[in-house]
Amino acid sequence: MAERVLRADARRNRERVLEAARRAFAEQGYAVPLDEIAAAAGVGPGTVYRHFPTKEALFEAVSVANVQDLAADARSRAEAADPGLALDGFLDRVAEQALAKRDLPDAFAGAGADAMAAARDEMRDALAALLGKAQEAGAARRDVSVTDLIALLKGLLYAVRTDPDPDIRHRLLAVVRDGLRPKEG
Amino acid sequence: MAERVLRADARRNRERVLEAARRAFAEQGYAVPLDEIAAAAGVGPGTVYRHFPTKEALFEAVSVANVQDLAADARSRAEAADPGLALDGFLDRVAEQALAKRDLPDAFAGAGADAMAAARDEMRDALAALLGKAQEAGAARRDVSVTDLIALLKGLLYAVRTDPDPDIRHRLLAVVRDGLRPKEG
DNA sequence: GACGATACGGAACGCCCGCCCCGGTTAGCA
DNA sequence: TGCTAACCGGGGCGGGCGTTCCGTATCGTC
Repeated sequence: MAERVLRADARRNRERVLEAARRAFAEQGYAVPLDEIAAAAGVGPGTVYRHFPTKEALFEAVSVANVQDLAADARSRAEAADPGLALDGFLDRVAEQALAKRDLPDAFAGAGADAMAAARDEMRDALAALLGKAQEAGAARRDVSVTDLIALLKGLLYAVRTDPDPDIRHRLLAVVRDGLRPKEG
Repeated sequence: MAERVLRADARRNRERVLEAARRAFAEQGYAVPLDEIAAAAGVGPGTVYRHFPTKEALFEAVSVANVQDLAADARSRAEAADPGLALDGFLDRVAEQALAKRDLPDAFAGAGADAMAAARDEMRDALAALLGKAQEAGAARRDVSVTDLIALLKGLLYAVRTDPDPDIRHRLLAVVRDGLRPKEG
């Protein structure tokens, strides 16, 4: 891993491509043609391929960034005073993102390469902390695991994405939130 | 709408194509090549196009059938003695189907033609009955609508589909089920 | 300011897949 | 059993998209 130094224009273009891809994937999902991403970045398709060996690699780079963002958010919320509220807030944030990011569910599903696996682990850890504290505080039932929570998030993302009405979103969140509460007794 | 009478072999082939499409879409989603469906049906691609003007039309025919099946199930459960259990049972059934039917979420999402709209309405009515009875019986919170329930089902389908572990499925169901219960108070 | 290395752009290639067409076959009827 | 209309099969066309290639432009250095 020699980490060759990029020329200034190369680095700039790489950034533009990433930004354009982020936007394009978020709006249209993986189906967006690569040429369109290139055009949006003000760049030829060839340039995209210089920086990312394949379309999937580009998508993965974007996905990793998205998941990392979410993980960072979860991490910071885990510090909050009220773990129950923190968990709720995180759910809210996830649902909100779903509107803008058609690709997020796919990002979670990505079986792919090392970087993605690392991001997934990062996410798992952050969620484990968040969920664990909520459970200790009696704000979340103990029979759900981090894996369950991730599955729940994926479903939430998908549901919100296909039904963008904010009222529905709030009600879905309410159901999930209450479903995560411990049963009394 | 003259409803021309089909020759015996034509009717048989139509049925084969539908069955093959049902299976293929269920296993691989909409992305499955049409030639593959034709091959599975023991038929040439041309024959598929004689019966369905386009690939999307074929998919829609399959989706309508799926939604109708589900609606029929919901309708019959609405008659049950315990509305709460009936609703739970239906959720369970939906989650179970998700494993075998990758295309179901898309089916719900289908904005398309008349037949689909009709099937959707059928589904709405059936769910309205099921949910309404559960609410009257105090087994479901009153602040969720049929639309919310459908969104929930879509999410559930997606989540279960991408994480086929039966244990996770049961836990997700538990969360959703408990989330649908009325809050005590 | 000139030179080599690096990066760029976009035309072109090949593949996949939805869809059409036509020569051959089969069903239904008298 | 023979005739006609309906139907079948699969080869082939066309467009879209991922990917590659190479002549040209730009960067960074001496």
